[in-house]
Amino acid sequence: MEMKSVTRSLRILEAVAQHQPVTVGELTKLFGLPKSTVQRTLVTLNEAGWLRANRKDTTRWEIGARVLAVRPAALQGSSLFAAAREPMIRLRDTLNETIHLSVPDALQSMVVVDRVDCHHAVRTFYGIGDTSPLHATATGRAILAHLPKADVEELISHGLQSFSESTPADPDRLRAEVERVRADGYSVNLNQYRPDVCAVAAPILDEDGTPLASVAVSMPDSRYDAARLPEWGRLVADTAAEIAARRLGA
Amino acid sequence: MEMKSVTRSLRILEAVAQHQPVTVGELTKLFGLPKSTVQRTLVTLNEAGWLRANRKDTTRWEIGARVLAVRPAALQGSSLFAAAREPMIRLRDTLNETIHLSVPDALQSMVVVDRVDCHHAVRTFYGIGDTSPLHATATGRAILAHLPKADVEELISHGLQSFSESTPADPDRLRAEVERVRADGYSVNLNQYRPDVCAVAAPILDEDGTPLASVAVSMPDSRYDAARLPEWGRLVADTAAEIAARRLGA
DNA sequence: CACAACGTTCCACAATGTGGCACGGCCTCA
DNA sequence: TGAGGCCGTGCCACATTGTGGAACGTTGTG
Repeated sequence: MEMKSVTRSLRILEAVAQHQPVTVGELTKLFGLPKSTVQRTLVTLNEAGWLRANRKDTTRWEIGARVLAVRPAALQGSSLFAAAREPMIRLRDTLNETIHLSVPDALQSMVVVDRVDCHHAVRTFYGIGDTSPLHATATGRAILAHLPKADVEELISHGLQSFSESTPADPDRLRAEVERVRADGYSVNLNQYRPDVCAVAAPILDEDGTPLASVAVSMPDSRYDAARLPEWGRLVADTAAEIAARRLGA
Repeated sequence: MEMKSVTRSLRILEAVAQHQPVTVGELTKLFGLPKSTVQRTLVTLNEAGWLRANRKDTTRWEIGARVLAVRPAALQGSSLFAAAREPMIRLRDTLNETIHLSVPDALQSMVVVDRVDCHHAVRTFYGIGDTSPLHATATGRAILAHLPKADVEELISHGLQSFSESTPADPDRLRAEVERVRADGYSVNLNQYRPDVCAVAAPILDEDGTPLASVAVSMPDSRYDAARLPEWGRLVADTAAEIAARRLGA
């Protein structure tokens, strides 16, 4: 609980990202802070290169490109990122469903880092940077299955939030789920987090077996076909394995 | 010149990004700051979700995935990003040279936001988040050619740094270059920024003609063939136009 | 076993960020 | 045209907040 000004500045930065391009006034309303405080913060963030004035309306602020140089280690040098791209597109072409690449952020959440859209008129939607809970999604459990058991227990001890009737909020059910994923090589989510959304995912492992990220194919409930699950699971797992291999080869 | 603690915290955040995973001690040496100051800053950034402890060595800090939710407007919802991907890969397959997608950051610099690598053993290398000057690169001049002339003059008034013998550091030469780019629809850079690196670029325009980003094919000097420039220029320009069209269609 | 290096904690001091207020420009509506 | 409202910006006395030297606990090394 320290560095109030820094914490507040980062909150403001995040708010700008969500509402860009945004004015000082809009932000003061959003935070209930004095105008001068918000103004001073924006000027400081601008001088640091993290913010810039909108070209067309200079009273509006938006995120500067500087932030792109600040990325999680897993994406640094973009070896994972670059390695994943083509296999993801091929998987999308094979299944014609949206493919997501996600990385774990501590044990808190999975974060979407890349996306290849399907061509259907009805699509699932997650944006880059969006987060989801580890226990309630296919993408999260693909990671959990390859973490030390102590980590899974730690996650359980923090409490398992329920998002729908099918969320595995019960510790034993989650443990069984995770075992099954490790055995099968892929994870499945049927309406456990967002209603009407199903997904199949597989982990991308480091050379020493540490899970770095996961690939997932996600689709509306209406297009999910249980009979084809083994085939889809294999395809997703193969894609994840190919990405892992390419990453090491690079 | 205000909010010293905020400015410093952001500098530290950037340093973590560059050196991750990094310890408190390494950062104190890097900045010459007291240990306690660095320590306090890291804890604050961690609590804000921007940093996290490395899983394998908890005394080392790395960038958290939270930053991915903070992106420049041009990439928001990743319409540009998603639209660019497949045309870039096709261009790479056609030319077998590395393709970059870059966006302008104010009039300061171009920032690489995406990359598709070629298959040659010898490649040009720019990482995501890397920056380059607007006047000295193909990717920058593709943007300049579609900005109001006042902006070009403003850039000139800030001074044109020279990076090699062929850098267009002379205002009149740059103005002529920019005119030529507008007429041709593509820009060229022959060793003007980095030695031995050549590039051909074209702008991706908004519906009202504002340049949002540029696509560039870059290659080692040794593989550049002047005779094929018109053909390559046309291919790059076509790719840029296709990306612009896809972006609007999405 | 002792020393060195490191991450972490504490606390008195004052530098730093705060926010109420006032100014000036812009737009709207009478 | 002019008054009123709204917005972004600049100022400054106050005290909250961040600072950094020093001391502590732990780890690993010669």
